[in-house]
Amino acid sequence: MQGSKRNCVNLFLRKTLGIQAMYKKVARREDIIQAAIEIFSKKGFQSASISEIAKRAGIANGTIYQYFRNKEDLFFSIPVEKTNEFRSQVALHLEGITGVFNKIRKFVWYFLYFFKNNPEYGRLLMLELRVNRSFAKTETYDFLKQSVRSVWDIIEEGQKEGVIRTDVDIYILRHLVLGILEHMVSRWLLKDAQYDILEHHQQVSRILIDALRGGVADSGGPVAKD
Amino acid sequence: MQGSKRNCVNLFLRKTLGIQAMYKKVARREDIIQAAIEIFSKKGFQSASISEIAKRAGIANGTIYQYFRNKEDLFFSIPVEKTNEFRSQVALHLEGITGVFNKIRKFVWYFLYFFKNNPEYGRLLMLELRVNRSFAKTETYDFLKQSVRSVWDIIEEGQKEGVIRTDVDIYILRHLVLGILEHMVSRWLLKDAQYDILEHHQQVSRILIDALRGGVADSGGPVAKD
DNA sequence: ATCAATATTGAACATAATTCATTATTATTA
DNA sequence: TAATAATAATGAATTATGTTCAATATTGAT
Repeated sequence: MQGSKRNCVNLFLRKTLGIQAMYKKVARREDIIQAAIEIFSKKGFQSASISEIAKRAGIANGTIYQYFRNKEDLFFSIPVEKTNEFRSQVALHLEGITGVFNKIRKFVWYFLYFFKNNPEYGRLLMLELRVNRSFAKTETYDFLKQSVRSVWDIIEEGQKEGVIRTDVDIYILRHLVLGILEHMVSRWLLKDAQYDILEHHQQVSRILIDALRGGVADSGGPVAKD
Repeated sequence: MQGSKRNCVNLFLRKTLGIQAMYKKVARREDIIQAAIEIFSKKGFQSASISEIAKRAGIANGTIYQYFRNKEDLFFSIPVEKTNEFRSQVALHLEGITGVFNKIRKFVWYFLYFFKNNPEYGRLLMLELRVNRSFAKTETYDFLKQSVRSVWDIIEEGQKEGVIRTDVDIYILRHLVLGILEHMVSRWLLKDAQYDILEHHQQVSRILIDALRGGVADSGGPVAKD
């Protein structure tokens, strides 16, 4: 999906621009996004100024509008790259793990680990983009939602195996998992990331697993104890 | 705390203004806040303009700056009244309920009920204020945090009775409860409040109670089954 | 090397928050 | 009640910043 889209863009660029200009254009776009991440995460959307971003990127104000429709479009373009990283890393970390509860444990750990290591991006995503009504209507938002698709898949797998309860709507179970994780990360970022967000990851997994199991009797499937 | 502060303000006003002017000043302040709620919740902080708020309140732009330091100060002043309402209503609804799990059920229900009935305010609180770094440093934010103090109290009570697990940090348990509730409300608001947020309140309570109980054996305390 | 196509620039423009000198209103005093 | 003082409200002027666009610079094709 994303790959084919990029190919289209590349084809278009190759036809109209030379190959060097194409690379330059892509690189400049990335320069702008990098500058935007730095300024936006330090000051927030509202207080960050286009002038400052342009200065950081080493270009004139007007040039930004060659690459992005407006300040908001630039802001909304930030998560694409990081979402790809998160998504592929989750897949990698889940690779080879058997047992849905072990997968839950790993997902919980990686989610917290990722934001521990990307607090600036976390601020943009968790405190601004994730709750922005316009952003929720963009393609990037759909793409972002796909990045936590694995939670859904794991729960479904567990329900099929009979180790995760089916008396509760799967949407509610997903709200439970993402709710506690996003809440923890948001509060942590609002407290200026002063403490170790990863410290209690095992406790988080434990209560989530108890909630997901529910009244269902242990099926003796591939489940590891803490 | 809040009461004594208001008294100070009143005393100050009574000394410097006549009693009529005092009431007028308070009323006008409330007019502005009411106009601000309407405009901010429709357009969001960024897109709402002071002119529009002033117009709605039937006053000149400059007058707003007699009552509030700036646009942000006005925005941050909104939650005070509603927080009082939420807090007192929670207390009322919990009145007379015995058994910590019954209290959890009632809290979950009232939380969802409150935002179902206050979606405009919900947008301001959940999608803007709650994740605003400057707001997190205000007194109003501390006041707001106190409004969910009951969750902490209920969990503590349950732990003392031995019906809520003690192998998990109480902070994590609170993240669990507020996490799923705030997540549900936020997603619902981003979806333009199209479905009934209250529909699954029993399922939410059920998984939360399973998570809070954990491995702890039923103590036979005042606990009702679903 | 020349010309066409494209990219960059930054001053000018538009919008909106904030200020402040002026005007209107309200309270006090004789 | 009239005169005066104190306070509140006003809205035009100021300031700040996102956005546009005509002019300039750069790049690619012949």
